[in-house]
Amino acid sequence: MEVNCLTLKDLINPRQARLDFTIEDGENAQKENIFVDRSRMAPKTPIKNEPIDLSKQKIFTPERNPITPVKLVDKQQVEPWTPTANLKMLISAASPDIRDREKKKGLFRPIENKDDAFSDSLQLDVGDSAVDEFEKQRPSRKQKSLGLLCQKFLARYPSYPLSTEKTTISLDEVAVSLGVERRRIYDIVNVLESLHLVSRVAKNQYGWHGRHSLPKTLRTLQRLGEEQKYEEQMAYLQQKELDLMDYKFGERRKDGCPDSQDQQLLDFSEPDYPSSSANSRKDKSLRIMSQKFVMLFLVSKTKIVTLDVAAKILIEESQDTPDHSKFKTKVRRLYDIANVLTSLALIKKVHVTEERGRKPAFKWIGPVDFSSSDEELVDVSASVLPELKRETYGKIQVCAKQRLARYGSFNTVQTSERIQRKVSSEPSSPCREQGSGGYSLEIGSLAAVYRQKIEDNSQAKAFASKRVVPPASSLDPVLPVDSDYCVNPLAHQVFSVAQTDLQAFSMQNGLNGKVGVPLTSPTSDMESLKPALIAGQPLVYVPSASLFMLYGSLQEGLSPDSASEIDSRSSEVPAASEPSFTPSAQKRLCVERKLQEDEPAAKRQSQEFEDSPLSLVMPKKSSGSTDLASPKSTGNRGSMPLEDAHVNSQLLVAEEVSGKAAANCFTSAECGNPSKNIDTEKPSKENESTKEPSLLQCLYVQSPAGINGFNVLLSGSQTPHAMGPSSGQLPSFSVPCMVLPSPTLGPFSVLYSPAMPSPISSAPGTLPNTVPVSFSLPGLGSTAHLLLSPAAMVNPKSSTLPSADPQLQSQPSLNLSPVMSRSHHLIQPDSPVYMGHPVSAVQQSPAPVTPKSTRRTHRETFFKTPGSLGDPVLRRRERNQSRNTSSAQRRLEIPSGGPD
DNA sequence: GGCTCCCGCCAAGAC
DNA sequence: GTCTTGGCGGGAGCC
Repeated sequence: MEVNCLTLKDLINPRQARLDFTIEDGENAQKENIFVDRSRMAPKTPIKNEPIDLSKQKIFTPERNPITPVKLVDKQQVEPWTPTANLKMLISAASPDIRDREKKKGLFRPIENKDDAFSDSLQLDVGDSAVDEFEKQRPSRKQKSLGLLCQKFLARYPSYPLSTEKTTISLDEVAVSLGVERRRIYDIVNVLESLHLVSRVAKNQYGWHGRHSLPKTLRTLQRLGEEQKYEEQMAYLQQKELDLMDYKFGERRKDGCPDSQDQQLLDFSEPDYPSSSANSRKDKSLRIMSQKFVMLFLVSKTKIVTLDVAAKILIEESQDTPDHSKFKTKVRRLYDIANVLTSLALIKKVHVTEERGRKPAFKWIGPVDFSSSDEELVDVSASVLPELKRETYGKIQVCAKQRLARYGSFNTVQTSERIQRKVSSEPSSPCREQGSGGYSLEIGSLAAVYRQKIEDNSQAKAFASKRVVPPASSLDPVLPVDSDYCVNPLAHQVFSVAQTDLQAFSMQNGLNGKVGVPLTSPTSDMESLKPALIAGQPLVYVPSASLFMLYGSLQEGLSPDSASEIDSRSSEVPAASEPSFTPSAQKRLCVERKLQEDEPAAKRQSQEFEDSPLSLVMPKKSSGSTDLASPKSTGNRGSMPLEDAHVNSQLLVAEEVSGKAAANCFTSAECGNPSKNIDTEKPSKENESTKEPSLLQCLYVQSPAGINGFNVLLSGSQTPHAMGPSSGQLPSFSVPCMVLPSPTLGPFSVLYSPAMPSPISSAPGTLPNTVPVSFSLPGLGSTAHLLLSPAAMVNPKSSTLPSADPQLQSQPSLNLSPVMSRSHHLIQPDSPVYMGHPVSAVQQSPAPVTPKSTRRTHRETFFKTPGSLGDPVLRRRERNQSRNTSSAQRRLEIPSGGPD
């Protein structure tokens, strides 16, 4: 009795607890949960326990012992432990190991609980009576639910971590801090991992990615779900109203569920999963189950999925015998998953009333329009092709270095270091020896500030709601990719935001990102630090050194080799390239993890760090960009079906990478692989050119002063002389657009260069590039005009590198395809902008003179200046962008070795 | 009484 | 062999 009293007391009052008893209590504590743990902590960590004691002692004075032994005793007597609890206690007492383990856990629990208001309230709000106190201290079932646990878990990490953040989750640590067994953490991380919110980096270690890639993941799952015809299956099951008892696996098939469909499911689940056995442990993993569960929601028109239907489908897929036991087990698991998804605010509990009564169900309340969500922009996701990255990375790095050497710095130190490392590791790089780098934190710091500001004002999804819902087709995985990828870390970190913002504006105006959308006036507020997006005015970026940025939608940045490799990879090793989007749904979903697992944790981590600055930003596509893009991008890249998300993703990535590379390389002809032949890429570009004008390659030169000082020289290859410094004065690049230092130019009119000789643009499909387009830039001043080069605008595809510079053209790294693919949909040939009509749109964003360029520009090439950006939306987008970037960065797995 | 789902055993899998 | 991971189902709590 005495012992029991002490034990209870120990649980309730840490201070009074004695170690001897504490050990024993520990067992109980663990089993009964957190509240018990605190008591354990008391002895060793008085400070931590303090709060607990105080709260518990609401009715007790500090001087007094929080809990009187008598009351405790009474309580125990009155409120005996449950059989389970008693058993646990006995076990604990009998097992030193268990005690130790429990004790250990208990030591850490206070840490978590201390800050956990919920927990505190639950555990600390003690009633007037000892009995009540005791009862209250015992967390209720709900309080211990996986959902709440998941919320606590999620609360530990930012939903949208900054790109610079690399959060590692230690399962042990989390379990201890949350006061639960690690087993519970597995349940959570498995579900989170299924959505790519986390990824396993090592044993007991997970990396936190946040929700950056969630839209993309959901989109993929939706696609996979559609491929698996889950909707049909659900409809079938619902129609049949098969209940648990009536469910007959074999009968279903006979009843009309097409064999092919079933087979498809089997195929889906078997080969693609890590385990070849459909019934293998992994095939039944919560992760996969979670993905399938989510798929059901995503493909469901009602967005409501009943557990029984979900369970049946899962059982069928797993090839398990559809007995009651299996069904029950599945339902349990689904509850587990549902709890986590609910914590993520993706679903909510509902009930579906059917003939046989009310059935538990969940309704999807998460994003539906993934393609238009902010996050989508952000995240290129982990599924970025490792190989591609390897290949292109080095090239990009080389170019980046060159650019850095020429222009000074605009990259963060981290990036610079990375670049240097990469470059140094790339012996064959022609650019390798050029430039060293004077890197500056200036921009990076600004970017960080911006991101932080945005972060503080987190409303990640607010923007999404403002967007125009793209066509269903837009869900196509192929999304426009920001070109900020690694070459210019700053660019991707900062510019991407601007791009996103512009896009957002465009979409808000129902233009779906087409050029010519009037931008909202820059709100010059405190956020003036960012580049202001002024309606009717060009977007201006102010590089730290008054430099330039380019932007371009160079197509086919990849060298033929690269392209071919990509294609081959897509077809040959899709999983490796993009786990999440492999043709096989299951495989797609699992590959990523598998790949990660295959790699040594250390290596993976190192890569992540290495890659962190590199991020593929997938600008959310503007309307339907994917659909249109798919054909184009895929056309010459490979036989992969457009629908194949995997392929598309790869292509996008490749394009993006190449595009960025191109952008960065424009300044140096030497960068890139001279052997590359632009012509090789023309075929694919031709189609694009016809549809999209695009590629706007614009360099922005801006004076620090801001937009007023904005000077843009387009068609650099053409006639820079007309507007300002000779081409020689400017960095030469094959891109039709040039950026001139504003100081040198002063207000000037941008003259449209009618016929920019574009060797590549000769493609049949290309739009006439002879139409000069003149844009006035009111925002810039009456004198300001943008002169567009037809070539640049017209033939994105062929325009790999309009530049006359052979070197540039040859550079494999110059690839504008990403832009093109996007711009497809975005810009129509008949578009006013495209046609070269004077467009107010142009005015809106100087950078993007052409529709394509406009998009591109805002997405990728914005330099943020401390003064320019004010719109909250922009800020938010920026933040999102940065998040995306970070997310993408994490996922990029680029071998330290660099490209071959 | 049925629904939920916590809990932890214990085996598969990884190292 | 040890440790990690997670499938699984008993059974308690909740409605």
